[in-house]
Parts: sequence; structure tokens; C-alpha cells
Amino acid sequence: MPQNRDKTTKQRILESAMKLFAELGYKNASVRKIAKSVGIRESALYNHFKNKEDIFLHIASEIFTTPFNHDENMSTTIAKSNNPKAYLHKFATEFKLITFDKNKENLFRIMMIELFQNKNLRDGFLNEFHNKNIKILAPIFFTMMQEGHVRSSDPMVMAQEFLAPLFYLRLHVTLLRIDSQATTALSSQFEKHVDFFWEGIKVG
Amino acid sequence: MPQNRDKTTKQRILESAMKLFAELGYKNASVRKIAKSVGIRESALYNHFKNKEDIFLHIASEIFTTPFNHDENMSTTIAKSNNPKAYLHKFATEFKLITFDKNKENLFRIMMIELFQNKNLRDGFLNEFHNKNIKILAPIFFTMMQEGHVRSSDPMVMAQEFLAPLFYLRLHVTLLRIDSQATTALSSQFEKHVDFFWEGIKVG
DNA sequence: AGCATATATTAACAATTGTTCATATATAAT
DNA sequence: ATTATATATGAACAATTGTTAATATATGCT
Repeated sequence: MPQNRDKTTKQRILESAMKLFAELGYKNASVRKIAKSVGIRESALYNHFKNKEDIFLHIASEIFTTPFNHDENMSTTIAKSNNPKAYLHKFATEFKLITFDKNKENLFRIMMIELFQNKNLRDGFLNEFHNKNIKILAPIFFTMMQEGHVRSSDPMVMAQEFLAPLFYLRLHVTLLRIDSQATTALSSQFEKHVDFFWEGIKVG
Repeated sequence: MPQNRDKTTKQRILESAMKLFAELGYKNASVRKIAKSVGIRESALYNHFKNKEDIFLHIASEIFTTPFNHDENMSTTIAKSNNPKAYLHKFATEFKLITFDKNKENLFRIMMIELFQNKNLRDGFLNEFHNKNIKILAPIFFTMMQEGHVRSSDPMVMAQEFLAPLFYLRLHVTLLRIDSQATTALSSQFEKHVDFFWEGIKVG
């Protein structure tokens, strides 16, 4: 029977590989570099994974695990409440947390690097990230419009307009962090975005 | 003396290399692939460029050539006029043109692919793209505020909020075009962005 | 203890990489 | 036409790539 330490080695490989894929990209993160970073020889990797791509797929499968635990009842309740702006702040704050989470940051970097060379990641980005978020946000804006909290407009457009600056901010922060540059100024922009956006859509 | 055809070969190399860098990324676009695509042997490349990096640098230098021919007088005039929204439409339309331009699209793809692995490109993105656009937009919004056309707010924030959806849209379009997917729906979003944004900032 | 399994190592492989060198061919100037 | 220069080729190089095979070592079970 396999021993329990296996899980540890397999996980250590995934951790090292994730770090190297994020820093160097898939092609530049060679099997030998990954193995060395784990502390074993390259051939030993093949006891745990079929091949290099297999390692990558294990990591890539984490990329689009829903970032938000979206509670539909809760969000509808807030959207109908007399403080619907709070939901937008909650959304932006979760986005901010993910942006500054070391693990999610690595996954984001891998996604961005391989996005243009990997059809699966492109589909994942469009479906699991973009479409999913729009489908969460649009009905909420729709509810807010019905309740008269927010000016009437196309909910899909409003959702996209709300989402895009958050994504851009995440990209910006991630780039600065690669070079260990300060991100304090950008950190507060997540809240500023919500405030600015709310001023543009609120009624009364 | 060198013949005039040299310029042609050198340019053909740059064109082939640009296409391959955009499709495969720097590492995967090998010298042999580039040479084959030009129709010569790999060693012949070295008569025109010092090495592979030299080819890349020639192409990379084009990435941040100011996309907009920004005429400050004109933009201030429009911002002060009674139709300041027109300037935003002009800006977005130029952005849209660039997005759908085949050459600029390749350069954009190269930028995005190498952004996370090339400090020069990161600096270029932050300074030549982000900061430059903010520095163009912020004073214009400031003028609009002074003229009472636009609600009072932080011009830098407003500039960023206007820019981010355009960038996100460009990314979205570029990804779809890689897989030859339809972008007609997204095409009209550039104008929708301006309309939505304007509704959120206009006074009266 | 002995056996089976899991996991490591060492060595080798074929392929691909960027680059260089010697040499051939084409082009332009005298 | 001869010469000089520019540009091409073919072959070779050392390094690195992903992967496999043979083999050793460690671990867990009976």
C-alpha cells in the first residue's frame, strides 16, 4: 500500500510547479526545474504524474474554482433592501481578497500567461469567469432597478461595467507585485470603484 | 553595397516573427520556425539580426508607440464645448479601431503573453499605456467638471473607470478572435460603454 | 524476517533549442 | 571582368528539453 507521505510529495510537486508555472510560464518551467525545487530527481516526478502536462492540468483545474461563494438568496435580499450598495462592496471586497491572496495570485498569473496559447483556459476565462460573474451581477442589478434603487439601464451592460474595473485593478496589482512594488494606493481603489460606480447608477 | 532587397528581407523577418511571437509566445517561436516562415534557413537570419532577442526587441519597440494621436488643444476645446461626450466617443472609437487592427492585435497579444515574464513590457504597460492614458483623460474630465458638464469627482478615478472597460473589452475581443469566434456583439459595446458611462457622470 | 509495493536514483534517448563557422552564391561598384 | 560586399546555405556545436528503462532503496504488511 502506498504510504501517507505520498500525498505530501504529490502536493509538494504541485506547489512547486504552481510557483514555477506562475513565474516562468509552462514552457520555461522545465521538469528538471520543478523536480529540483521539490528536492527530487526529474524521473521521480513520473511516479506521481503521467507527464508534465498532467501536472499542469491538475493545477489548471484549480484556476476557475468559483472565487465567490455566491449566495443567491442573500444577494437578492440585499439587493431589495434599503442598502443595496452594500452588496457591491461585498462583491468588490471578495475580489480584493482574491487579488491579494498568494495562492490565487499564482493561479491568476498562470491563467494570464497561458490564456493566449491554451484554448481550454480561454474557454474557462470566458465561461467560468466572465459569463459566470455577469450572470451573478446582472440579475442583481435588475432587481435593484425594479426596486427603484438604481437607474434603469441594460443590466448586462451594467454588470460588465462593474466587473471590468475590478479585473483591470487585479491585473494592475498583480503586475506591481511581481516587481515587489507598492500596491497600497491601488488597494483602496477597490472601494473607490464601488463608490464611484454607485454614484453613477443610484437613484435620488 | 547592400541592395535594396535587404530591407524587404529584414521586414519579412519582422513580419513573420511578429506573427509567430503572437501565436506561440517568445519561447515557442523558435528561430527555425521563424526562418522557415520567411523562406530562408535559420543561419541566414543572423545576417539581419544579432540574435533572437534582437528580433524580439525590434518588434517590442512597436508595442507602445502611442496608439492615439492625442491633440491636446482639440480635446480641451471639445471638453469645454457643449458636446463633451463626443470626445469620449472619439476616444472609444480609436480604441475600437486599434482593437480590430490586425497588426495592433498581434502586438497586443505579444504584450499580454510576455507581460508577466518581461519587466520591460511591464514597465511599458504601466507607464506607456496606463499612466499615459490616465494623464490624457484625467485633465479632460477635470475640465468637464469645471465647465459643469460632469459631476464633481476625482478625475484620476474617473479616468481609470473610463479606461478599464475599454481594456477589458479589447482583451475579450482579442480572445474571441483567436478562436475565430464572432465579435459583432462585442463590437457595439464600445459605444455602449460610452453611453453608459456618460449617463453616470453627466450633470443635468 | 521476508515479501510486495512505492518511490527514489542514475543513465540514457531522441528531439529541439540558439548560435557559429566555413563556404557558396548573388549583387553592386570599379 | 574583376573585386568587394551582402546574403544565402549546410553542417556542426553544446545545452536543454520531455520521457523512459534499469535499478536501487525505503516503507508497510503478513
